[in-house]
Amino acid sequence: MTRLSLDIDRASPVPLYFQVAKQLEEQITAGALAPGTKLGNEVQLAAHLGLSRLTLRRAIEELVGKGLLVRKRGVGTQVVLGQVKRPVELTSLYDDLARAGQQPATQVVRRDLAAAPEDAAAALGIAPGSTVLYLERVRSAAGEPLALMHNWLPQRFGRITADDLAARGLYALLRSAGVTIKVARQHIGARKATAREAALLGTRRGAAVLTMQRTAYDDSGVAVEFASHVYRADRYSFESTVVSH
Amino acid sequence: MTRLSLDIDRASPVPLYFQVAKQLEEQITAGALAPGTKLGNEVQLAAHLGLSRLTLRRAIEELVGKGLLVRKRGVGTQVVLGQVKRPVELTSLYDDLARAGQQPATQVVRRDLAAAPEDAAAALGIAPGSTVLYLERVRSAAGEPLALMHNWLPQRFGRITADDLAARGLYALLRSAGVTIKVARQHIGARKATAREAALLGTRRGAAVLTMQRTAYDDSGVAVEFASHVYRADRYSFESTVVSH
DNA sequence: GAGTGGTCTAGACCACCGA
DNA sequence: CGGTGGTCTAGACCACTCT
Repeated sequence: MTRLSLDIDRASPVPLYFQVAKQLEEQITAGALAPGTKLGNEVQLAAHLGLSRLTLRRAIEELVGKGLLVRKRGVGTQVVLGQVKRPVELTSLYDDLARAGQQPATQVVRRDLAAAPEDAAAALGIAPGSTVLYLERVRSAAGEPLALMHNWLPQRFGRITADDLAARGLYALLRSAGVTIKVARQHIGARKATAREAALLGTRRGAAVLTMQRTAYDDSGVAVEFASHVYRADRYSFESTVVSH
Repeated sequence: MTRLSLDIDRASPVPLYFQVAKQLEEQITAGALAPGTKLGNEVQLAAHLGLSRLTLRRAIEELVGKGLLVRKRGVGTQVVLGQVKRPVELTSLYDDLARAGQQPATQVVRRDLAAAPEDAAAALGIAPGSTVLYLERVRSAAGEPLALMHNWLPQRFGRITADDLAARGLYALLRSAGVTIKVARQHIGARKATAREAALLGTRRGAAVLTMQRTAYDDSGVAVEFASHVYRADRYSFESTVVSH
């Protein structure tokens, strides 16, 4: 068991549980809290930090949800054993690449106002054939094509231009437009690349590709985007942390 | 906004927040609470149900986490628009198939005590070459092969037999052995099937397959299993719901 | 300004675990 | 048995959104 030393600023607008969770996470990923380390019990720990037990618990829950801590009733809380990796969250490919220093680049192949195909219309909850913004983009990292991305968005986003998309990720543009994406449903599969996909992705026809379809909803529960993407399997894979309830 | 009618049993050992969450979820998936329906505000709703606001909030949070409800400060809580699907949780392929009425069957190809290869040893946090239980199984559904599964487990699980595995899923066996899996890290990719994989899966060499590697940890944070699976992409895909924090 | 969710507290009792 | 996390309460103040 270790003495935790955390820096809590009650004057900050950042919630206390978030301050605690962030610093704990940093200490775990930095190795200051080694795997297997037992945290003290919640009551004493909360008193030590000058927080209510519930606030401390909320911070711990955050990290349990990320798979960094493990709790067992009657026993205690400890740092999970095994190497720690960042779990994937709801982020855009652009952000992921930028964070990894991979210099993402986007080539806009198409940007049309077009009639929505059936699957996109169903996902967006609009009538098939309605006018939507259709995007086809190739995302490259470190100079090599990585993904071929197709997106359908409601017509109200029709002001997004090809230039916008070349400079920033779609999700960043949506955020600037005041859209907060809260929930997304994803479907991940695999198949072989078509000739056109292979040409755009710089690979061979018939190469294995990962496919992802995603419907994203904003904070009022309205579908904001339907996406159907194709990734080069030799250069990309999905990572996730799953926690049982 | 609707009048909620829930059945809360304070004598039950089931936590109140769980009772509320479960019944709310049922009403949403059953359509009794239509997409877009606004729930009343938390203070009144809690009073109406005879619960503290925090307990009600905890129930709501459960469903927000599953992507069934959406909250916005200053506005309210409502059922997410768009068709509702069950989000995927940490379940085994066997359970998923059984629930879908797909009659899962398992053929145990190999069951050995063998030396751990490097990647499995690293995932399990043991020395390479240590003795581990190695499993190779083919999972079929509705009479057709679906997945080729490789698992490596610490030697203490060496008492698991091929017969056990033919009758029940691996996770069910581990549960019976008192092991609770709490966290898993997964990696999903794609490639082409090798000749051997194609033969076992009843498909053609070079067919696209989905691959998943998973390391699972129990409630004390110890790695319990390392898995490397191959799925026929024409018969299987991964589905998930992602929620932003 | 009125109404909403977001955070926080101090205390309480319980269920489970290990010695 | 003592120690731990799991649940629950009644109240409070704040930040945000809409009109």
